[in-house]
Amino acid sequence: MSGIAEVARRAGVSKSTASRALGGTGYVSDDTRLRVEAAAAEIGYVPSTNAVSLATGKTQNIGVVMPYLNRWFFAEVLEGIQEILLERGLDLTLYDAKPASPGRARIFGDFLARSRFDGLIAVGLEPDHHELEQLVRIGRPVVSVVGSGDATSIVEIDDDYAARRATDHLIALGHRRIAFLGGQTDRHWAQVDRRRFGGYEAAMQDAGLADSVRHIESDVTLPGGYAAAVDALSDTRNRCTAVVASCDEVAIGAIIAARRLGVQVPGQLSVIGIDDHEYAEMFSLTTLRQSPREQGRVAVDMLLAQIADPDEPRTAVRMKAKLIVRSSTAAIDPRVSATVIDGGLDIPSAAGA
Amino acid sequence: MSGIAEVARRAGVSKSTASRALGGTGYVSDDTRLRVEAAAAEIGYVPSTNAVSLATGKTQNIGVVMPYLNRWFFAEVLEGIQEILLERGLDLTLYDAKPASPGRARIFGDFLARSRFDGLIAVGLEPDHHELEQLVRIGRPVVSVVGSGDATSIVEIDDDYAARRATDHLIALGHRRIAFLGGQTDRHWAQVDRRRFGGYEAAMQDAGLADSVRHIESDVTLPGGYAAAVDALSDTRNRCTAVVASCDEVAIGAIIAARRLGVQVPGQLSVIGIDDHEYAEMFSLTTLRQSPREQGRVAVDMLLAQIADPDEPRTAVRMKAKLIVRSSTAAIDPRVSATVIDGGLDIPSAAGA
DNA sequence: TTGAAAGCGGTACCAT
DNA sequence: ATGGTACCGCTTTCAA
Repeated sequence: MSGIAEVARRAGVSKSTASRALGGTGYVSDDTRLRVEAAAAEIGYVPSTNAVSLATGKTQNIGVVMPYLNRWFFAEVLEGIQEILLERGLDLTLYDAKPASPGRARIFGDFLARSRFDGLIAVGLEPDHHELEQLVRIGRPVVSVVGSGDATSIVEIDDDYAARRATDHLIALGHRRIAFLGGQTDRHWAQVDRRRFGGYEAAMQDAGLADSVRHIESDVTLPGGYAAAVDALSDTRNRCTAVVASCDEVAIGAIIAARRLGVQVPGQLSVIGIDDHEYAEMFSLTTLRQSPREQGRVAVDMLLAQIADPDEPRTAVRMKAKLIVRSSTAAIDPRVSATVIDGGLDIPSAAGA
Repeated sequence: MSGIAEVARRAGVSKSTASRALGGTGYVSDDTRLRVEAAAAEIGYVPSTNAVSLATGKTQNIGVVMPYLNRWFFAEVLEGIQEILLERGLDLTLYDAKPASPGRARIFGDFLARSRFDGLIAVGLEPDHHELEQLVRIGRPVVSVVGSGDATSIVEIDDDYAARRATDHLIALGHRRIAFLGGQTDRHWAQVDRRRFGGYEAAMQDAGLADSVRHIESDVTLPGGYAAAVDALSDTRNRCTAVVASCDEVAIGAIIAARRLGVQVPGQLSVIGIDDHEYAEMFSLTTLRQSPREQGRVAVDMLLAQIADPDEPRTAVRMKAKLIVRSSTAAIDPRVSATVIDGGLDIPSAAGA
């Protein structure tokens, strides 16, 4: 219709010259270039991506696979990815691969195989052996955002560090009975949550609190955290004084539960999360901040680098979450009025007063 | 590499025959078909989508444009769309067109123009004149999920009805001082919220409560609803007894605010939303249920029908939200113990007892 | 600096 | 029922 041939005809040149003029490759006299550009503008020429892809082998499109679209972390990563891709003029094809769904099998079997993209970003996918194999087999660069991270490049936060830091914060505030809230041991326990639980456990051990380690299971969602917390907090006798939540959604659920039950936060219960969710501020949630959006952006950069140079070695970017102290956590001993800042504990002179 | 030519060679037939055998079009002897299929399986043949698209003019891909990815409604719609597309073997290219962002202009200008899809679904896009024009110009079928709905096919709920129903519910419970919470008059006021406000206003008028009409402005988000409600509820003297929120996120924000301020819900304040958000249950929120997921699915069906037959007339599907009564709403007069069911008000015999 | 022609990997029409 | 061939729209040698 309004192909490059038409542009060439109008500019009075050959297809090849038009292609060069438009693509910026090869020699074209300034004069010709101008004429071609004018002609292109005139008819509103837009190259057919399919034809370009077919001819060049590049799709100008990248694929994104993730198991959830509606959770904060994933939506944020997706927006980060989209943002950069938009700048670069690249398309984004989305695959929603819910764990254990029939659709997931099709995605790995058919959709990824036809590989309509130059590279793939897998977000929190946690693929099993078979899936990972299929992922690798497509022969395109893959970057994972959160993952097991051996077979592909990866960007994520240091979960162990984040959970340790969170736990240490509570310990420094004098808490001993600290529970970890989130994840299910029996059913599918996401690796992220397991790693975070591991960090919590390690911190407890290091503080000589191995005996106090306690895992309160819950869905890793806001209502999940709420339900589990309602349960756990109802047991007044055996209640913990602080909770490390596997993520902010769970933490917020716990705070809402505490409020409902009349348990003061942070007076009677300290709650700390990991994320710095968009709701964190409104709940005054102390948390370890990560930026999924940033992770998405970084993932794109890494992917594009690998696409540009397939020999580029695989990389792993592991960011450190930063402690953001708000007021969902407080010292357990009311006599100690402690102000905690990132990196340590500050006991103002009030302690002596 | 492992193209159809290779398959043909191995099966000892011509490219055309191989194409027919694989594509299911035209005559092929069962015998040959089997041989071709075997050959294809042997080398793991996957047709190049680009080549197919170029040859057929069909991309097997549909585009989705939406302004937010991280809000409940949008994420749900997206999942609904994805679900059906997956079944049909179609790809989904996502465009995140935030209002008034530089990216948005590029999407409309460049991305949509190159039109790498057979059809487009625009979710809550509310395009301006210029954008709408660009949308139409691409010459592909477009279906809107929520929209102004004149230029394209559309699927949405009847916002006017939903808001009226919500307001009527409160009126039936004896409330008079009912405020509408959500949306900003001065800044960009989304058409959805405006329509809902209109429904509220109409219901108030019909009940002779025109003088009580009150719009509490807020961001249409959970923290937005929270902030606005904290403000509004602090004015103890001039407080309303019930709130119609423009959506569940706002409603939930209001409930959280009320709890924080010690205002009993529903004792001192009734709150009703529109959505039936995934958090609605945990907040016992009375609301008008809509299913964005379903809307996404329907949109795909409509779009595919239009792609199959471009002469298909434009359609508008307008669903009715259904009242789900939980316990965030109650009769204002404690003497009237009313049970409200969808479609009317039921006053159990308790009234006479 | 420009043009002709050969693909890229399929589909589909027209003979056979 | 099968094969030959033109063509989808663009890029890219290779010659001129």
